[in-house]
Amino acid sequence: MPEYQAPRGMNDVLPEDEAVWRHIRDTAERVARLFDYHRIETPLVEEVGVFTHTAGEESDIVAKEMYAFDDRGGSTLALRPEGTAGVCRAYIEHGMASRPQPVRLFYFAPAFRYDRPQAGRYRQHWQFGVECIGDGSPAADLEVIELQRTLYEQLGLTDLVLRINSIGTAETRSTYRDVLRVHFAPHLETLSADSQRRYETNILRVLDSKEDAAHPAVQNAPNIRDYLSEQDGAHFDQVLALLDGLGVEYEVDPAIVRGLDYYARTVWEFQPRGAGGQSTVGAGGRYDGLIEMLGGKPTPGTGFATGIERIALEVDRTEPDLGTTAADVFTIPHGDDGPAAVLKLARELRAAGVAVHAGTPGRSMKAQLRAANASGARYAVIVGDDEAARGVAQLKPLLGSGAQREVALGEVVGAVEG
RNA sequence: GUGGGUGUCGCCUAGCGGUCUAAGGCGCCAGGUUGUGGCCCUGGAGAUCGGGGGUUCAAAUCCCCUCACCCACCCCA
Repeated sequence: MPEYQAPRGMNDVLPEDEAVWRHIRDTAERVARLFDYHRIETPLVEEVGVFTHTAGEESDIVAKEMYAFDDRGGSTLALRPEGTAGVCRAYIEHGMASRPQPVRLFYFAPAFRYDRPQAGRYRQHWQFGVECIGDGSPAADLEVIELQRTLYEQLGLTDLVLRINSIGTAETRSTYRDVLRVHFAPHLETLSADSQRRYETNILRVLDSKEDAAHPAVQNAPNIRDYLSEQDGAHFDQVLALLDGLGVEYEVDPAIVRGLDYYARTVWEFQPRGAGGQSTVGAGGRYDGLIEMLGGKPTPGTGFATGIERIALEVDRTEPDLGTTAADVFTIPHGDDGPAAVLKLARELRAAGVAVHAGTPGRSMKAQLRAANASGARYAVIVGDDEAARGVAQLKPLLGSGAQREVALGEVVGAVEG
């Protein structure tokens, strides 16, 4: 075993994986452009308050999963555990409130969470996310959901189910939590240990308990929809109506409650049909209070983030052949004078936009041709002493059954392109 | 963070107390005469069996600890 390994829960993306990653990244950026979203890159680290004040001190990603540290100047920084807070910080810092609203942004960046790794759950994982800031309407939620749905569709992930809910505002949730406490109090002793713990820490999650799913108190629990304010209820109804109008399938799922404080009103997840666990491919929600938490003026926002590794797991299954990259030309320098001539030829080819894989001098012709063949290049270009002296090259097609022919050095570019 | 499974050359796998000075396939390197590939043949390099400790006359094979991955929970991307 090597002395050093990648840190736990963090992975290398190797050249052979890169084809899938590039496909996902290119597709995501293309779809973002179709919706006129613009790329933003924020620092990998932020002052820790950016996350603690928005996600909430009690949230899992802050309380137990955040990589926080003091830098040499005494500032407490944190590796970003999610993308939204940093983007909103940038929105405020750069006065984006004075741009035409809403501001539409996307990012493709790594996030860090110190939790126990599993397939599809990593301490460093990559997210593609979009934020639509400055539009509080249900239409903005729909735009973001539609962007997300389009992305999955274009990636060939068709068997996903959209689960959606409304969790109201912070106030309605507070009220609802009180209602739940009163509701569950008499049943506390018959609930599982997990639920008893959640009763104290995050009572909304009692509703999501797998152990107690059949418990009468869970089944008869009050529905948060009954506690939404009139405006929140109307907002959610409009979101659902817009989804219906677009013909997007969804399930209203009261179990989706979101662990971050900044969420408000609409929240949703996309999951592979019939799967749970670490399989949520992407999730989003509205965060109307977030900008204010960061010291900005009250500004609505909505967005989603999707996990690249999790998409890659699905893409691997549905679309195994994404093609490999190969150079156009594989050079075979031979003899004493071949290498110098080949170097010059390679420069001309590259200047013309032809990708050249440089062969290794000093190996036998057979070894070099085997390598050329294995590389997948379309042509081998052989230059030995004889060719160098006469100013020619042997141009050998590798893919078909075409015959090798001799070409003047100056005409190789044309021959290869033609 | 809790419980469980797995861990043998770069990759996949055999071996499961002595015959292992650890075997095979893929891949890699070199050859199959003199400068020519894709198939085939031959040879070579490459692993102290995740790491450490212990039991035993003897351990890849048993026990303990540890690390990593995987599964369930938790939580989510």
